[in-house]
Amino acid sequence: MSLKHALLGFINYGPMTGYELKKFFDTSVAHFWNAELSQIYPALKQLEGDSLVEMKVEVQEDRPNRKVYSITEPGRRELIAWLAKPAEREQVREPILIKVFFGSSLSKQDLISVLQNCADETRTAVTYLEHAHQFVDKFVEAIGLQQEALFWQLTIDCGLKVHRAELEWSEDAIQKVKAADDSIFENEQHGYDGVNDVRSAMEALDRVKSLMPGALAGADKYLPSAQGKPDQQARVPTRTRAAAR
Amino acid sequence: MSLKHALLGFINYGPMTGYELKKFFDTSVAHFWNAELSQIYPALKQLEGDSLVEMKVEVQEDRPNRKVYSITEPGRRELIAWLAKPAEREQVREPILIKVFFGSSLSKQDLISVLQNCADETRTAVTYLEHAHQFVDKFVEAIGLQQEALFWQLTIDCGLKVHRAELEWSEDAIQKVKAADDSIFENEQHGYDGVNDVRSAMEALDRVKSLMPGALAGADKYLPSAQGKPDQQARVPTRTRAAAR
DNA sequence: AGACTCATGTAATTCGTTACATGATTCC
DNA sequence: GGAATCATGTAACGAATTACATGAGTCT
Repeated sequence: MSLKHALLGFINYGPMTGYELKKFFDTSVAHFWNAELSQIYPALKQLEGDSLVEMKVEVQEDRPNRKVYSITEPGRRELIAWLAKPAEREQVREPILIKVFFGSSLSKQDLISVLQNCADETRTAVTYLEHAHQFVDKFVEAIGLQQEALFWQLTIDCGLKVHRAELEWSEDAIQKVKAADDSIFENEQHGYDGVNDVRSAMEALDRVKSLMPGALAGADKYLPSAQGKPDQQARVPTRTRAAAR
Repeated sequence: MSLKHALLGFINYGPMTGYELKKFFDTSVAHFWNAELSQIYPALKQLEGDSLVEMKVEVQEDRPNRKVYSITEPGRRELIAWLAKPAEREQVREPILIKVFFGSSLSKQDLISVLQNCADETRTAVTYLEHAHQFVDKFVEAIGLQQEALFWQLTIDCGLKVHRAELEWSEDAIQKVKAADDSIFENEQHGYDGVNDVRSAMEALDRVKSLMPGALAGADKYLPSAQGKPDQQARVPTRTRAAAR
C-alpha cells in the first residue's frame, strides 16, 4: 500500500501531524498522489499500531491539541525496503478513452467537443506543472534542501512529459476526427437478436489471434490484471459455433 | 460511473452475456479499462434494474444457461448522453513517483534499479500496443467493421504516446540519477524533535506561494480533488510562528 | 457576518480486487 | 489426469471519496 509509505516518507523528513501531512501532500505530490484527511488519520493510527511511527500529544491552549508523529527505526527500515522494491503498476482507467472507443455512436461535433475539453484540461495541467518546476526551485532554496531538488523535479518532469504527450494526442485526435468521413458517425445500431453476430465476432477474434501468434503475448505482462496468469495459447475452436445457427 | 457505460457501449454493438463482455474487455479496452466478472455480473443486474438493458435466458443443455443482455431505448439514450458529456479525470496515482520523490533515502544503485524496472515494464507495454495496432487492423477487416477502426486505433494511439513519453522519462531519469553527486543519496535522517523544522518549512512554503502569485492557481482546476473549491489567496501569515520557539 | 484556519475524527458509500463455490465438457 | 472453457454468481476485503461532526480563533 503506497499511501502508508508516502506518509512514512514525509514523516522521515521530520515529525509532523496529520494536518501538516495533508498540506505537504497538497503542495508537493498532488500531481501524482492525493490523500484526504479522513484517509490520513486512520492510516496514521495503523502505522502507530505497527510501531512504524510514534505519537506524542502536544497540548495547546488556544487551538486543538496536536498529535505529532515521528518515525521509528523499524519504520525507517520499512520505508527504505519498500522504496527499493520494484514499483507496482496501477491499472490505467481513462474515461476519455471509453468515450473515444464508442465514438461512432456520437455525432462528429459531439466527439470533437469531448476531445476539445480533454485538450483544454490537459493544457491546464501542463501549465500547472511548468509553474511547479519554478516553485520547487524557489522552495528548496528557501529551506536549503537543494539535495532534494533532483528527486522532486524528476516527478514533475514525468508529469510534464506524460501530459504533453496526452495533449499532443488529443490535438491530433481532433484533426483525425475532423478529417474523417461523416458516414462513420451516429452509427445506427442494429436491433437484431445478435447471437450470431457477437459469436462470429468472437470467432474472428480467435482467428486473428492465431494469425498473430504471440502478438498479444505482452498483455499478461503489461496488464496488472493478467499478471501471473500463464501465457495462454490462442487457437481456432474445433467445434464451430456456426452449427448452432 | 464509467464501467456501466462501457458495458452499455458493448451491448449496443449487439446482445451479449456477461461472460462475453469480459472477453471483449480483455481483448479491446484492456489497455485503459479492466473489469472482473465479479464486477460485471452485479453491474448488469443494476443496469437491468434501471431498465437500461433487458435480459433473456437462453437455455442450453450441454452448458450452463446464458443470460443474454440487450440494450433498450432508454439505455441507448443514456449511453449517448454520457458519451457526449465531458470526461471525468481520474486522480493519478503513481507509486513509481513516490519512490523517486523520496529517492534521497535510497542508494544511487537502488534508485537506478527501480527506474530500470519501470523502464523495462513500460517498454513491454509499448511493444504490446504496437502489436495491438496491427491486431485491430486485421480484426476490423475480418468482421467488416472498418468504420470502427478510427475510434479503436485512436485509443491505442493515446496509450502509445503516453507510454513512450513515460519510457523516455524513465531513461532520462536514469541518466540524471547516474550523473548526480553521490552525496545526495542515502540521506541520514535527523532525529531531532522537528517541530521547528516542519513549521519553518511550512512558512517557507507560504512565502514562496506569495512570491509566485497565481503560480499554483492551476492546481484546483488540474487536480480532481480540488475541483470546485474557490481560488484561495496565498499569503504570509501575520502571526509569525517563530514566536512559539 | 461569513469564511477560513487549526485540528481532530467517524460513518456511509462506491469502486475494485481476490477468494470462494459449482459443475459439466472438452482439450492435451 | 489435469487444465481450460463455458457460465453463473457471492462474500470478504481494501482503497478512496463524500458527508457529517465539533469548536475556538482569526481574517476581511
